Amino acid sequence: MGQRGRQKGSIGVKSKEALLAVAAEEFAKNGFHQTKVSTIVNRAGLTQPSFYLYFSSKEAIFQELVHTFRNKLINLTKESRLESNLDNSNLFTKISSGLLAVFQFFDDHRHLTRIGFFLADDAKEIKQAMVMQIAENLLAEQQDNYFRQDLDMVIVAECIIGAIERLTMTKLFTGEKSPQQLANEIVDIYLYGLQNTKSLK
Amino acid sequence: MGQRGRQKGSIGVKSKEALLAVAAEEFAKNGFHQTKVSTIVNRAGLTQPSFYLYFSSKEAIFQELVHTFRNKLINLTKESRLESNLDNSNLFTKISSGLLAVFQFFDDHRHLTRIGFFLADDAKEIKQAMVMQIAENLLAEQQDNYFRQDLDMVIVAECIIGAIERLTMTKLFTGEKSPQQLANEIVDIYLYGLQNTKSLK
DNA sequence: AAGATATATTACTTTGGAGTATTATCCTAC
DNA sequence: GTAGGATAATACTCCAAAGTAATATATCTT
Repeated sequence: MGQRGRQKGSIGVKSKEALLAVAAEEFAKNGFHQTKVSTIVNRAGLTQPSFYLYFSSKEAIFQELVHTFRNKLINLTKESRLESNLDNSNLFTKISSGLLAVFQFFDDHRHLTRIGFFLADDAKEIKQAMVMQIAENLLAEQQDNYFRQDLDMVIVAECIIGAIERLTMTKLFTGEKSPQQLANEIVDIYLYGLQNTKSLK
Repeated sequence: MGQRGRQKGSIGVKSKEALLAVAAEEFAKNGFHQTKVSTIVNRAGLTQPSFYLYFSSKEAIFQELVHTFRNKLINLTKESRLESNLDNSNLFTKISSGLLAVFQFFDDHRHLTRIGFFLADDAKEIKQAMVMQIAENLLAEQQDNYFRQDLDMVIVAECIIGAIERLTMTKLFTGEKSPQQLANEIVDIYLYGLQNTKSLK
C-alpha cells in the first residue's frame, strides 16, 4: 500500500490518470460539492498532498474534466460534419445519424457527459453552442424546402436539445434504450409529428 | 434597525415569510451550497439564531420551498384537468392551453420553479410525475385515433418535458417569449412535425 | 556511488460557514 | 405592574474539508 518515492518509469502520469478517472466517477455520482478531495485520493491510492502535485485545486481537476468533454464533443462535431457531406441518403437517415453520433458519444462517456453536460457551470454555453449548430443545419434544410417555412428553427433546436437532455438521463443512462433507438424515435417524432394523418376525426 | 423582542401582533409570521422570500431568491440565484444562511438572515434584517427559530436547518428551509412548489404544481394540475373537461375546442387548442397553464405557472413563480424544477434533488421525481401525467393524456388521445398509433407516448412525453425545461430556461425566463407563444410553438412542432407536407423533394 | 529529481507521505494549518448558549426586550394576560 | 411566553441579538462553538510545510524514499543520470 502506497509506496513512497518515484515508481518505475511511470513518471506519475499514472497517478494523474488515476485521479482523473476516480474524480470523473465521483463528480458524476455526487456532484462537485459533495465530492471530497480526500475521497478521490483515497480511491486512487494516494494521499492529499499528492493530489496538489497534479492539480492546483479541486476546481482545477473538475475544469480539466469539463474541458476534456468539450474537446471530445467538438471533435465529434467536426467528424460528423465531414461524414454528412458524403452522405446522400434520405432526410430521415441523415438527421438520425447525426443524433446517433451524439447519443453514442454520451453513452461512451457517461461520466464526462454528466459532468460537462449537466453539472458544469459552462454546461449552459456548451448546450447553447449545440443549439446554434443544430439550428444552422435545420435552417439549411428549411431553405431547401425540406421543412415547413413557418417554423422558428432556433426554437426547434431548443426543443431537440431539451429532448436529448431528457432522454439521455431517463432512457440512455438507465439502459432502457439504445442510442440508435433514441435517435430514430426523436427523428420520427419531430419529422412527422404526432397527428394521425389518416385521422378519422 | 433590528429591534429586539416581540413585535406588534406579527407573532413572527412576518419574519418567517421574509426569510422564505429571501431564501427563494438566493437559492434560485446561487443554488443550495452557494447560498449562506448568514446572507439570508442579513437580507431579511435578522440574525442567525432567529433563523433557527423558524427552520431547523438550511436544508429545512430549502425543502419547505420545494414543497411549496410541488403543492402549487399539483393544484395547477387538478384545476387544468377540470377545465379541459369542459373544453370542447379542437385538439391544438386543448393541448396548447394545458401547456400554457404550465408556462404561465412557471413564469409566475420563477424562483420556486428554479428551485423545485431545476435545483432540488426531488426535481427528478417531480418531472417523472409530470411525464407520466402527460403520457396518460396523450395515450387517451392516441386511443381516440387522434395520434399516430405507432408512437411510444412515454417517449413523446419525455421529449415534451425536455422541451419545456429547455424553453423555460432559455426563452421564458429571459423574457424572449411569452407563455402563450411557447405553448403554441411547442404544439405546432409536435403536432404537425417539421416536414414540409407540400414538399417538392 | 552520489547527487539530482520526481513522487510520495505524515502531520499540520486554515477557514468558511452551519449551528448554539446565553441574554435581552417586547407584548399579552392576569 | 408583574409573570410568562414569544421574538430577537451578542458572541460564541464546532467541524468538515481544502490546502500546506516539512520530510522521506525510489529511480535516473553521470
